[in-house]
Amino acid sequence: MKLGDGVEQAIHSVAMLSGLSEGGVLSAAALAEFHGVSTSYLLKHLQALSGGGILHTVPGPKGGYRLARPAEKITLLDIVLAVEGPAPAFRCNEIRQRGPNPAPDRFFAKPCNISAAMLKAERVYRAELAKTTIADLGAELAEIDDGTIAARSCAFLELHERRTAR
Amino acid sequence: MKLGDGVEQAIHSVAMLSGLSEGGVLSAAALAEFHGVSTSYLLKHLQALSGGGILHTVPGPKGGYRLARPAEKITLLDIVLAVEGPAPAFRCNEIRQRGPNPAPDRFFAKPCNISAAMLKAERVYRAELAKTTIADLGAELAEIDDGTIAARSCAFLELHERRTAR
DNA sequence: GTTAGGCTACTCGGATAGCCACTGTCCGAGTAAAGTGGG
DNA sequence: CCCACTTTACTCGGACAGTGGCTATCCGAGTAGCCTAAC
Repeated sequence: MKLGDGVEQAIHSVAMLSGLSEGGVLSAAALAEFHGVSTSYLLKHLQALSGGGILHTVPGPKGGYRLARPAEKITLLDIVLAVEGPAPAFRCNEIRQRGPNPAPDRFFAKPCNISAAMLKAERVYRAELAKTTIADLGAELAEIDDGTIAARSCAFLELHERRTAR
Repeated sequence: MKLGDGVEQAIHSVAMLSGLSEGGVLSAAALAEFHGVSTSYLLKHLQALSGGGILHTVPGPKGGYRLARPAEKITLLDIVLAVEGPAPAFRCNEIRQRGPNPAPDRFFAKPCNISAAMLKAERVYRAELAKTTIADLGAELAEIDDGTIAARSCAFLELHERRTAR
């Protein structure tokens, strides 16, 4: 049970993108520099987010990424599913019917209890992730911030944010 | 996000072991044959379960494994943690302070909101797994069983179960 | 001066190597049971 | 006949290769802006 490191980068990137003004975009290079990670690798996950409908891509020079919908409508679950894929962590291989003397097929119409219990726990996990939006994280951070972090982010955004025609 | 295949094998093995009588043991070879998996590989996970205090090992000829405590006291979470390890799936690399212009350290005393949210979801996931015991799975299976599965398991157990002195 | 055309440079996108963990396997240490010889 | 020792064979335990996916990277497709030159 392990999540890729890209998930953290993706969440931080989306959180940063939620702070830019309407119509502004941020390049992958800027995001990577701010977070101190590889640009090419971050690009891979930004593409996944774009494919998942979370980010909107602006091509060409002065291009970059921006949120495809308001931060209130983007949950942690959306990001995790876009980056890690929608497949469940637990995969039932039906080993119960792989023995030398399997039971009749009629017992296997329903998935086994073990798989059901594991998948149920995973649904609870995803439901919990779906409760938290990017906007929630921003508001939460603003409460404990005396202005230093906000100032740092704003300075970075003003330095790298780009206004696009469309 | 992916769980190893060994988790499924481990859960099924523990469920099978919960069906044998007091003082009886089952060899890893028998468990592997019943489930149609590699004996050597299943041994790896049975060792993990033994190290986690879930199974009790009986060495020597006519040896094998048995539950270290009643099935009512063994949860799915215990098995998952024993096989996959106790480390959380989400690992915060603190990329927020890896940029070229990190904020003062005093903001990093508390873990970041993102990590907190992800770990909270994981706690919920684990809590859900902890609700289901092996005994629950057995009782649940008995409800939909007309006796065929129970007969098959009993036949296999009587064929391979071993009584030990201790 | 205006405008159309071409060019440049910068961006994202997909295809390509490298590395680590999971998968699968093997041989050795340990032990209970059976066999054997003596008392 | 009983007992203790030796042998045996079977079990688990930890150490050893193979493979798939995550990590990291590179080069190509596409486009907005800029420069140039003609009108």
